[in-house]
Amino acid sequence: MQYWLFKSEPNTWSWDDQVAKGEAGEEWDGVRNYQARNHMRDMALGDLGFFYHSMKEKAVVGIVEVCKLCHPDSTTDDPRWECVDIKAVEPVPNPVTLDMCKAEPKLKDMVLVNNSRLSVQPVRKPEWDLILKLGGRG
DNA sequence: GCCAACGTTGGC
DNA sequence: GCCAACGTTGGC
Repeated sequence: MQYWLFKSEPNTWSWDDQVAKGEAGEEWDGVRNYQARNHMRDMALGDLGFFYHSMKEKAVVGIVEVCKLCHPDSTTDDPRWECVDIKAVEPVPNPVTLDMCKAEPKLKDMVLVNNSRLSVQPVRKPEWDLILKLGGRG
């Protein structure tokens, strides 16, 4: 079991949009970055991830689960780009903001804190647990 | 809205 | 294969 973080600009695809898809889930399409794609290739069914809103909100707002393994991205004919499908699991009661992560010494090595541009990131277990706790799910 | 950081592209 | 130019992302 591995943990991940999916970043989205809420005007493009928000947590509410994700929740609206329900159990069926939705492709995490549109990724055009090799690092992010490689992370998706590493994902297994049942892996969990944080759903992060970038830009205005800058906070972890929900928890998602990988429900379909990496497959070609249906939004392009370019065979280089692939993506997984994810479904919403549950919201994070108290969204964990980027500021909170930066203020927490234990999270100083988080990818989110150090490489804000990577849209799909791995999250270490201790980081996962701590953010769950900060978010009111610990 | 600005701009720094980063990744990708394309010319050489 | 290098590197300058460009486009995009996302924090501020």
